[in-house]
Amino acid sequence: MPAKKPSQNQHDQDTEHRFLRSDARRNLDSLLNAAMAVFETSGVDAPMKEIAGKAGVGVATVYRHFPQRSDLIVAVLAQQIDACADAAKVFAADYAPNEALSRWMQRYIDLVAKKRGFAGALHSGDPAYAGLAPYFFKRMEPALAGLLADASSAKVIRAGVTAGDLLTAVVRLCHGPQGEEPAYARSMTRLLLEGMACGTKE
Amino acid sequence: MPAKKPSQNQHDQDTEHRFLRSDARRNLDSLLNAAMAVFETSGVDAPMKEIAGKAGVGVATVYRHFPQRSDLIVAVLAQQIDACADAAKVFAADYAPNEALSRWMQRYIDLVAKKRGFAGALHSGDPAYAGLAPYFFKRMEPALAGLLADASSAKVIRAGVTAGDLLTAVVRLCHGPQGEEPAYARSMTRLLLEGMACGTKE
DNA sequence: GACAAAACGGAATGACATTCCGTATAAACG
DNA sequence: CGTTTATACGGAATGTCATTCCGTTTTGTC
Repeated sequence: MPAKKPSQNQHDQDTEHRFLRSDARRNLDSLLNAAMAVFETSGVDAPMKEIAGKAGVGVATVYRHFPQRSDLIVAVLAQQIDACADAAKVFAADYAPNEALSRWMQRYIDLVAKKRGFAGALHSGDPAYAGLAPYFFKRMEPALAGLLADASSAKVIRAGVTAGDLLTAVVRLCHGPQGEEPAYARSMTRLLLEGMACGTKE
Repeated sequence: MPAKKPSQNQHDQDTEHRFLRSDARRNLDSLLNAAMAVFETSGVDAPMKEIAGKAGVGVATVYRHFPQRSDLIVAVLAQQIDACADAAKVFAADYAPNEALSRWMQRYIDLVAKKRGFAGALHSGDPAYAGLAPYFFKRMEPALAGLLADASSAKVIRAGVTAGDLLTAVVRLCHGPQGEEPAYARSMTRLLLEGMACGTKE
C-alpha cells in the first residue's frame, strides 16, 4: 500500500490539506498564487490555460483540485478573506486600539474595493457562490468585533456601533461604479470612523 | 437603385429605426421580443442560438442587427427602461397624483428588482455597458420628477425629496442577495414613500 | 419582369471549459 | 536501492458556444 492512513481534514474551505502527495500540495499552492495574480490582472474570466500556465501545471491538474471553475474562484476568495480576517489579530497586537482599527479598515477596504469581477460573480445568483457571503461574515465579523471592543474599552470610539453594521456599510460604500477609485471608499470610510470617534480629535 | 434615401435616425438607442427593409424591421422586433423572453427565463447568458431560434431567424441575422452580444442586451434593457419611463405619463394622466406616484414606483421596482443577471452585466466593468447607467438616469429622472412635482403641488408629499435621490435609494434597496423576493424591496419602498407623505394618513 | 442592394440562414472558424487517457512519480515495502 | 501501486500529471480530445463567411433569397425600384 502506497500511503499511510489519512488523519483528518480540518475545516471547510478548499484551501485545506486533506491528504496530498507532496507534489500535489506544491502544485495546489502554486495554483492558488497563480490564480490570484491572474484574476487581479485579467479578471475572473481569464482562461484556465493562462492560470495553469502561470502555475506551471497542465489544465487537468487545475481540474483535479478544483472540479469547477467556480471552485477555484471560491478558493481564492476564501483565501483572501482569511488573510484579511487574520490580519486583525496582528494589528491588535502591534498597534494601539484606534490605530489597529484604522489599519484594519484600510485592509478591509482594499479587499472589498478591489473587486475585479468578483462582485459580479458573488451577485450572479449562481448557487456555486451561495456559501461565500455567509463565510465572509463568519470570518470578518469576529475580526472586526475584537478591534471594536478594544477601541471601545480604550474609550477612543463610542459604543453602540456593531461590527456587522460597519462591515455592511463599508461594502455598500464600495459598491459604486466599476472603475471607481478606492480613494472614494477610503474617504467615505474615514468619515464613518471619525463619526464614531469620542470627540477626542485634535 | 433599390431603396429611396434614408431620412434620419431619431435618437440614440439601438431599438431605433434607421432605414430598414420591411423584413428586417419585422425580424428586429421579433428578435427583441424573443431576447427579452429568453433573458427572463434562461438568464442573459443564454446561447444566441436559443434566442435566434425563438425569434425564427438565423444567428447571422442577430449579429447583423447587434454586432456584439452585449449590444442585444443593451437594446433589451434600453427598451425596458424606455417602457418604464414612458409609463409615468400614462399613470399621471389616469390617476390622482399620489396614486400615480405609487403605481409608477411599483413599476420601477419590478424593473430594478427583476435583475436576472442584468445587474451583473451592468457592474461588470465591461465598457460595452458603460453608457447604460447614464441612459437609465436620463430617462428615469424626468419621469419621476414629473410625478413628484404633481404630488408635491397636490400637497400629498412633502417637498425636498429629489427624484435622483429616490431613484438611487430604491436601486440600493433592491440590491440585496440575488434570490431576494421583490416583496422586500416593495415593503422598504413603501416605507420610504410613507415617510415622504404629508401626515395625511388615515 | 429585371436588377442590385439589403437581408437571410446555416455552415465554417476559433476560443474556451471540461474530460480522457497513457505516462510519470511519490511513498511504502522488501 | 529496486519494486510496486495508488496518486498525480500533462497534453490531446471533445463539446459548446460566440462570431464570421458566403452563397442564396427577398425587397423595392424602374
